[in-house]
Amino acid sequence: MATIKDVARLAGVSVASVSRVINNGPKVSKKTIEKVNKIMADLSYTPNANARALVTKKSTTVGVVIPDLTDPFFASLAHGVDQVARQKNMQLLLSTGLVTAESEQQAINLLIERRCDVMVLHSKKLSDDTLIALTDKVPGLVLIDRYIEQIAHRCVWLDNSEGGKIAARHLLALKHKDFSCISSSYKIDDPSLRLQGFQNELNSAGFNLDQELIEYGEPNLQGGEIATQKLLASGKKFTALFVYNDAMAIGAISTLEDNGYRVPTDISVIGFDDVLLSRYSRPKLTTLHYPIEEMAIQATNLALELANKNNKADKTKRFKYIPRLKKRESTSLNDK
Amino acid sequence: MATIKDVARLAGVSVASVSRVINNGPKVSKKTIEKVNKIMADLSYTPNANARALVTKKSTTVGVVIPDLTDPFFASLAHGVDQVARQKNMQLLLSTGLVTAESEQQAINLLIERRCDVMVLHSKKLSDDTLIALTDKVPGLVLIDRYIEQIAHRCVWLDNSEGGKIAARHLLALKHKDFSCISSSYKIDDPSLRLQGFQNELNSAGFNLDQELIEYGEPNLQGGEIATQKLLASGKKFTALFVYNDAMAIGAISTLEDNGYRVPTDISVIGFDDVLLSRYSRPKLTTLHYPIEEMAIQATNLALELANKNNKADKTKRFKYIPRLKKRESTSLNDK
DNA sequence: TTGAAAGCGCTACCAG
DNA sequence: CTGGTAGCGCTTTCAA
Repeated sequence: MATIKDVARLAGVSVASVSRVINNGPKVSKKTIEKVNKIMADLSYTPNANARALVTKKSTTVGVVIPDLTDPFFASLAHGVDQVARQKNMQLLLSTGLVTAESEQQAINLLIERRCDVMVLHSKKLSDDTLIALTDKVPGLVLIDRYIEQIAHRCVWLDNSEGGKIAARHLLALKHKDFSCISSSYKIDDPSLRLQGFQNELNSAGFNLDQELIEYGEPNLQGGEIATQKLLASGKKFTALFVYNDAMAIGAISTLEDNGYRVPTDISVIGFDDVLLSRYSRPKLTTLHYPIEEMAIQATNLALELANKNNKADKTKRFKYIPRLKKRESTSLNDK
Repeated sequence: MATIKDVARLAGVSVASVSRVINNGPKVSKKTIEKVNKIMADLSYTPNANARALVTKKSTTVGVVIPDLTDPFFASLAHGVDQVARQKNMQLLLSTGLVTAESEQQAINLLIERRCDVMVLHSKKLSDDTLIALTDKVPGLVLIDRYIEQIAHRCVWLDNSEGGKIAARHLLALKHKDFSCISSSYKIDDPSLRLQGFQNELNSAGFNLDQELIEYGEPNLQGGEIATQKLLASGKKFTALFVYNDAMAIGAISTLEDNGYRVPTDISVIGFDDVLLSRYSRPKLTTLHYPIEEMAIQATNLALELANKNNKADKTKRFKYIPRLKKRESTSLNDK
């Protein structure tokens, strides 16, 4: 593969000049530009990004760390990052497979080896302290979907508790009185925050969420089905169901209908996330829109800004997002 | 950030020795290893992958070029590549946003700049010749979801026509006689191949596909809805519907039911791809399983092999995949 | 078993 | 406006 030296030699100029035309450097004669461009085309010369990164100490990649690409939620996140990366002519360096703190750390290390100075991290396992320490090594580090007080200006997160409240308010406005909830059994903060917000709002309105009408399961279709069966098995009456995420909600609806309940006529169901699925389900799912793509775009811009050392970041800025109610067809007025 | 020189100095050895312990090189004394390892840990030294790539001329990344991450089909593809990459301790370098031949070319160029020698390409716009020429520059180039005769040993593709045939056979076995089809309006080969296979099989069985019962649309939910309305508007009778992909099929089912037809009782619907969606829809979608993840894994392994120059690739090997019928709930016996 | 040194391809500085 | 050159961080001979 041709190098800058080859180009210089054939064009009869110095490598310095070639470098200038490659980078649109100042003070180059039109003649040189043309000559060099011609040779570069002839040789189909492509500059070596590694060599470049080595000397400039700038990588033109933005690193992304997420658990799994097949989850539509994370795909949207990656897509958001990708949009701004492409716009800046940078590329996505993707690290996945995060199950444990070790694998999260490993994924991050690979990015550091590449001297990736812009990174968007979705980390649920690494400790606050580890993440805070990482900040020294990676100037453009931004956390998404997580909040850490000491580095709050690097966090782009969603108010899960508020999401629970909004769901409760919606159901209350539809005159529901008998509530149930399906939560996730995963050991992260999100489920408990959502549930907490939901319960608090119900309580403020003078209602109570029966502990026997709270079930937990894997955050997927099947988890929703199983949890719903348990709910039904309790024999207790409920007309409104708040579910941890859309996949579980769709599983829940399916099980409810199999058992003779109509949604929303008999039971209203509300999900969380607003992934693609929710628009394809029947009835179309009422859910809380998690603006993950928008947040990813914000996070990437922030990371880019932070990585740019000239630009002293404003440490007082905050990036909290509030989920938005997406009213579709799976909830309705309780007119019993 | 600490460099190899820092480590060498503090450990009281030469950079060559440090390099040896980093790479588990031969002939290093235990004492040196320990000394160096300690210093590296103290400095939390991380080797610079760019410098490394520069001298070894090997990148430890695998490049992936796909149109869009939010499409679950491509997400699965990327996930497949990611699995083998991670297993080999390599990372995904992702290029997206492919709408035109130019943007596809651009995406590939970025990968070449990074001297990425292993790449999995999903290209629909670039010409055969362009792709064939690329082969010289990128030893580990593999095409997925495309077949080019001259570089057949680098192609991992699906027999779309056979998929159409299988769909037809399934519907015929269920005693259907009145067929219809929704295809994609996108200008790529896949839709016409699927349709062709479908028609051919019907013809062989002595049936005919009424040209007025073939509609085209955007390959998404809405496209399926609109196309179905047109089908219905024709006033012609049909009991079986073969749809280009799952998203369109779900849109079709929704429109059919809104118009008083039950699926599958009145009309059987069969999709294509078997994306996540199809398992979440009601009725669960009968579809043709496109083993894209498995194909992506195969493609990546092949690319890795091809990139490894020692290993002379076997140019006679072929990688054709056949879609598999996934019988679920949206098709049934036509007992009218 | 170790070290010195050349050089990967490029940018950036300094002279001219 | 142009060229010479040092050096980015690392691997890899070649000698010792």
